[in-house]
Amino acid sequence: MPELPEVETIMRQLKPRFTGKTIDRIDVLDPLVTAPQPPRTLARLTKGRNVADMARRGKYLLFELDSGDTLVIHLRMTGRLTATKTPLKSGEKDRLRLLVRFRGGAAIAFHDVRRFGKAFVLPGEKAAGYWEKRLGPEPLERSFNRKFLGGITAGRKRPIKSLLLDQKFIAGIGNIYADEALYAAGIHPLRAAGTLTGDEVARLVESIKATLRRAIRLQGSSIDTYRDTGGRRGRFQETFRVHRRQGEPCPGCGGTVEKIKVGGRGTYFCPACQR
DNA sequence: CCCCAGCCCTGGTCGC
DNA sequence: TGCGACCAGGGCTGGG
Repeated sequence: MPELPEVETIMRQLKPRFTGKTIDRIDVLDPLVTAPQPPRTLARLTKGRNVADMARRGKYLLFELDSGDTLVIHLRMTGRLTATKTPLKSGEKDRLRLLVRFRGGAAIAFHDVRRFGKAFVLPGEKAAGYWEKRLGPEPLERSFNRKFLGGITAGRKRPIKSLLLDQKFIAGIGNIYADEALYAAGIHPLRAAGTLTGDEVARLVESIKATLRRAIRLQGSSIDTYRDTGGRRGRFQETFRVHRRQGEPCPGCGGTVEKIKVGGRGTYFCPACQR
């Protein structure tokens, strides 16, 4: 499940390799990947454009084009990007949804088993409004601090974990990192957001930043399908404290890690350490 | 405005 | 061996 650390890892791998390259053409093998935008729109707005820069916003990967438009890719649950130098072999065409071909022969292949992933072109004049409507601040930037988190938790009754997962409040945190950050902060995932004390808010800010930074350093988490652009696994899953460890001992107190549902998502926590 | 249930997708697992 | 039920969950919509 590519969340912020996984998308960041992919972006850092692609950026030096593809910045400055020119898109020859994009092949859309599954029209669902561009929906509701028709494949021809994506093809037309990217053909012959130069990649001026690459970036990440939340879980979105951005190719900033010399036209001022942005090619946006979201991997959702099972999407994978593979950087290739040569045309794909037949076996690699399984579940290939999109192929970005660059002048000179390099390409980026977008594979996706579940077909949730998306690719679309965001016109330059619409970009600011698009992100503003959907995404809160980047959790690794200075603007994400105790004052900000205190502001968005105040008065809210929804569980703190649901709030962390809501991209409109904070961009990029998914199920894995919400569980791990709440554990590190010693906060129960079902706590009503508005009941967090000032200390807890401060701890949670630091836990989120530390967890994400460590995950980026370990190149993300590979539980199931996630791989980087070279097909390699991340290593953060080897350091999970609670996520996907129900029934196992808590590394802090030796009690048993439990699993519940919060906002429809599987949630792992230690009932003794998280209050 | 706030919050949650349900939907989209497919492969893997489980019970019968 | 086959088959249906169910689960995984990011982002979005609809409704209370």
